[in-house]
Amino acid sequence: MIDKQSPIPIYHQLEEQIKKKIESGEYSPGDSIPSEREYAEELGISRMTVRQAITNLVNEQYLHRIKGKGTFIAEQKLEQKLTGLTSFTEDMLARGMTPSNKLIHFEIIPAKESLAKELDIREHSPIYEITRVRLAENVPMALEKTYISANLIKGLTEKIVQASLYQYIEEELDLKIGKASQVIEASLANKEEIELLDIDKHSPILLMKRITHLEDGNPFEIVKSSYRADRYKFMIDLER
Amino acid sequence: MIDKQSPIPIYHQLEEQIKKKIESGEYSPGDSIPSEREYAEELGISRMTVRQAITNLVNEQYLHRIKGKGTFIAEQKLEQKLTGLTSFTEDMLARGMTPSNKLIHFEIIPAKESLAKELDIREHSPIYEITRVRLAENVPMALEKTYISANLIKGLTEKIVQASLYQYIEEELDLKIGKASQVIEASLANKEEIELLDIDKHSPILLMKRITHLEDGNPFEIVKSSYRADRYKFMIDLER
DNA sequence: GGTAATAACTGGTATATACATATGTTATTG
DNA sequence: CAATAACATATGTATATACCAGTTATTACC
Repeated sequence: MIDKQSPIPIYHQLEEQIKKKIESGEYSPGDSIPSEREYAEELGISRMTVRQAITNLVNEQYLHRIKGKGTFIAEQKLEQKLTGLTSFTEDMLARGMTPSNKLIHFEIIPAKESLAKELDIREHSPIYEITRVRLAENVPMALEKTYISANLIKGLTEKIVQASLYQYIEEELDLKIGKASQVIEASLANKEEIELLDIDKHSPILLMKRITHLEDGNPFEIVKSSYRADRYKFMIDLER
Repeated sequence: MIDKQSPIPIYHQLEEQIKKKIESGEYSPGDSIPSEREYAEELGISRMTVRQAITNLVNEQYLHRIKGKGTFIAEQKLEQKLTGLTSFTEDMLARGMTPSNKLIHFEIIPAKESLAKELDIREHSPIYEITRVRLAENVPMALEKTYISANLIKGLTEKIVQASLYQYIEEELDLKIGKASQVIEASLANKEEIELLDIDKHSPILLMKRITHLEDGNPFEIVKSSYRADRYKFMIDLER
C-alpha cells in the first residue's frame, strides 16, 4: 500500500489512500478510521508520519479527531461549496431542475473600454461575446452574456461553449481557474430582457455580474446575467 | 517569552506571539520571520515544536513558507472575509460610508407559523420584532426587519439593538454566533418601502433574508432587508 | 449488583535526530 | 571573467521515543 522508495512523501500517499476510501464510500461519515498507532504498525511507518497525513485531512475537513476516542470521517463536506464557484448548469442541477440553453449570439468583437479595463486587456483587443438564454424545465430563467478574452482563451467554438467551458479551459488549455467576484443588484427589465425572457414591462430583474480569474490572478471572463426575479433567488452561506 | 510550565501548549504560545507581531505591525506582509532553527534555539524548544506553531499559522494564512528561503508574512488576509458575516454597520464602513439608524418599531410579538418554523420554536412563542431604517450618509439605504427568539436571547433592549447586538450576544450572554444562510432576490417596492425609503412607485428593490445560527446550530435571528436597488449592490467573492 | 480503582486504549504535546531538497553565497576552476 | 563546484542555510520528510490527557472497558472490592 505504501511505497517507501517513492519520491512521493509517505504522508501524502497515506492521505490519498484515506481520501479514496472516503470518496469510494468504503468509509462513511461518522465511521472511525484505524487509530494512528494501528496505521503506523500496519504500514511500518512512524506514528508521527501518520499524524502528518491525518492532520492534513483534518484541515481539509475530511476527518475530525476526538481526543481519547479516535478519528472519524467528517459529515457534509458539501456546505462549504455553496459559496463556491458554480456554473448555471451546476446551480440548476443542485436545485433539482433540468437546465438547457438557447444560444442567441456567438461572435468575436473588439473590447470596449469598460470591458477591456475589467479584463485587464488593451482596448479593441478581440473578445468573444456569447449571448445565451438559460432555461430551467424549458422555462426562460436568465439572459446571460459572457465576455472572454480571445487572446487568453484560444480556439473557443460554439460547441465548446454549449458543452462545458470551464472543463475546456482546465483540461484542454491546462489553465487553472481561480477566484471570482460577483456583484448582485436589482433593476427593471429592459427591452431585450422583456423579449427574450418572456416577461412583462416593469418586471423586476436580478442582475449578476461575475468576473472570473485564473489561478494566477488574470481575469479571463465576465458574465452578466439577468435573472427573472419571479423564478430565481440567490442563496449564499456565510461563515462565522 | 515562552513558559514551559504553563498548561497552554508551547506551540500555541508561540503562535499567539507571532500573530501579535503581525497584527501590531511589527512584522509586515512580505517580511521574513526568524528561521525555525533560530526560534528553536532562541526559545530553548525543539524545532518540531516551532514547526507545529508555524504550520498552524500557515494553514490560517498568516504565513507562507518557501523551501530553501524562509517563512514570510502573508499578504491580504482580508479578501476571504468578504464572504463572511457582516452587519450593516460593518458593511457600510467597509464601503467608506457613514452608517446610521432610525428605529421604527421595537416590540415583543408572538411568532407566526412561518417565522416560528424558521427559528425552530413553537408557534406563538415570544419574539422580538425590530424594524429599522438603515441609512448611509443620512440617505435611506434599506428597511430592515429583525426577528429574534426572545427565549433564546434574553434581556434585549432598544439601547442594545442600537449599539451592537452581536457584541451583546457574544460577550454578555456568552453565546457564540455560527453560520448564516442568505437568500437574495429582486422585487418591486411595496407601500411601506416606498414611504420609508423615500422612493418612487415601481422602484426595484433588492430583498435579502438572512437566518443566523448560533455555533450549536440553533437559529436565533431572521433579518429581512429591503435595499434600494439604486443605492446598493451585493458584492461576493467566490473561491475556486 | 453496584462501584471504585485500574488497565488499555485514544489522540495531544514535545523532544532529539537524521537526511532530503531548494536556495543563495562564496570559493574555485577553466 | 564566467561557469561551476562547494558550502551554508532554509524548509521538507521521516523516525523513535516519551509522557500527558481524555475515554472506555475490565477488574476487584464491598
